[in-house]
Amino acid sequence: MNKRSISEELREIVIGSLLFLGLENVKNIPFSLDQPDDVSYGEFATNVALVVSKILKLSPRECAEKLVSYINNNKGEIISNLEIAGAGFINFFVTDKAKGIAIESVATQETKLDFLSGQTVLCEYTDPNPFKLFHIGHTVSNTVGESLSRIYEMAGAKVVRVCYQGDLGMHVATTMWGVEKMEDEIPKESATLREKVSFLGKAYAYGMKTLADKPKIKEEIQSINKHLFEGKEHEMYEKGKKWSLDYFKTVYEKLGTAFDYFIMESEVSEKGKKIVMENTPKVFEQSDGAYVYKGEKVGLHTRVFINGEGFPTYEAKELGNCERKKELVKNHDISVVVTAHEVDEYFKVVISALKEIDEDYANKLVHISHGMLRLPEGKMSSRTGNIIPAEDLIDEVKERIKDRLEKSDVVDKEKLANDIAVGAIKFSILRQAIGRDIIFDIDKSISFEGDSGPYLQYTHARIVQLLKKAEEENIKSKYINGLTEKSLERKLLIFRDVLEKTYQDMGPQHVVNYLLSLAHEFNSMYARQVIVDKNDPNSSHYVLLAQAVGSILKQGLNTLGIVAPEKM
RNA sequence: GCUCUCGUAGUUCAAUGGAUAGAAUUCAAGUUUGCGGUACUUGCGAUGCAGGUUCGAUUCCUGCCGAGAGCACCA
Repeated sequence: MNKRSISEELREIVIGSLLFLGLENVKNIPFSLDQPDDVSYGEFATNVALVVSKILKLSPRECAEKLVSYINNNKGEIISNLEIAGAGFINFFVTDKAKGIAIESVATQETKLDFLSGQTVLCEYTDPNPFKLFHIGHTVSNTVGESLSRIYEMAGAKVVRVCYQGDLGMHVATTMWGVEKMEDEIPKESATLREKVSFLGKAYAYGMKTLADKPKIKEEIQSINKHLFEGKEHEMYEKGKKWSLDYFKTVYEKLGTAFDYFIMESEVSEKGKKIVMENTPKVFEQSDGAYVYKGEKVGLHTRVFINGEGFPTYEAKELGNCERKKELVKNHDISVVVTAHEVDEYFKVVISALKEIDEDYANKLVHISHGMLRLPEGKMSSRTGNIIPAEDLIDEVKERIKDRLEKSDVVDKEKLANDIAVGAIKFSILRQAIGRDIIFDIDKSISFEGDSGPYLQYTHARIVQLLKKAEEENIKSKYINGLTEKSLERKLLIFRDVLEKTYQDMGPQHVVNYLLSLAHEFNSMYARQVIVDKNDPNSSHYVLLAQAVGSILKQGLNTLGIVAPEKM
């Protein structure tokens, strides 16, 4: 069985034609070979004639004619017909034989890439802060990071998932200050995790609000910070930290993420400070009692790494974090960090400083930032208390789909409801390009009409049930030449191409769009064509198509971190 | 003020420099004597403005207008 995709084989044929015309360095000629939107343009098309026309000093159409006359003699068993169209595009029509082989392959085998085989990728994401709520912004980071992790895995890498949690710093001290003031509201041990965690959130909000009104309490907070930073005993701190971390575990489980390592800020703080001290004055310099990095020398801005009180800031801790990662996962090849894009500028400074300290590791770093999740009214801010906890959102969505599951005979309805709710939320995050802000309208994101996670899940479940029925009726899947489900079949040929593009762009939205178009095509066929029919000899063909679509939906959803239920 | 990101149907989003700019939603009109109607079919509707590069620009460059984020001891 040939593992290459049809587009790869066509690409080779095109390169052959370029060599035939006497061109050099053909591997570096940037021509495209992809599937046109319009069915009448064939299964694949290339702009190669437009690209080389200047080199050959001929018009694009003349080039196309020369190339086509060569390719016509080298069609192999893959090309049935060729056309020159438009400005000089060459359209390829693929033989039934090649289509049959490709579709049977995608229906029965997993599609894997080998760009990164043998490599290890460390991926850090989610990064919620103990003592603060796990809100929908963390859900974005988690969704993006989990999807990127799976894309790296799909590309052949071994992925190590890491979560960095900020258990030290002014936000923690502010919370502890609030806790002290709200002493009589501290939940009992018998309270639920959510009650405990939301108390911490309230304490933080109270601390922030008071700080805004009476700036002089900052000294009190700083003293708490110092106390904690020095590792001194603090009962509520230990208690609260455990509450938070236990609570986070329940959220990760709902979201479908299993981290390999957790890194605490408290364990990288000293490391970071030490790195900064050791590299002063080589990399950092002292200024107003603080240790800073002068980013201006590389077109950035100055940032404080150790503040006047002697505490490492986010920037220094990040250096310690890198050090910790090197210890945890020896010799990893790529180190991915997923954050919100509001830290983009700081991160550039951190990377620039790291370059001067450990250039080798700095070059392995890939910073991918996602947009902020905004409510239609405006920015979501934990400081005003106007935040949506991730769990509230999941519960809200679950609540609204429960009615639909009433009639379902699925055994574990709770898990199914969770998978659908989380799928709906993840879908609404991954459908757009990573990096742009997400306008999160609750009503729209949980609507199951039209393009949505549940739509894809539903189509998958329906296919699984269809295939079950086909098996009961003993209908074997098989490609039959000459049947017309052209627009669906051609889409089945490009799954590998879509995955390649997804990896190259680190763009899960390509998978989303592809799965949607595939599901639309399938549902369209489903509406007009009986799939499983033991009296129809062509049924084998439709069952094969269903099998292929089902297989791709499952793999594609997996790449997005969305569960594909077999029954809904 | 400086830096970065971004302006696409009424709305929310797509589109390695390529062919007639795709979806969804809203609105209007339809589809079931059939394996799951969370479905399917049809229609209305968009590249902020002005230049430039190119055979070809939503995409690249310049200017303007508009939005968001960041700009020294918070993360």
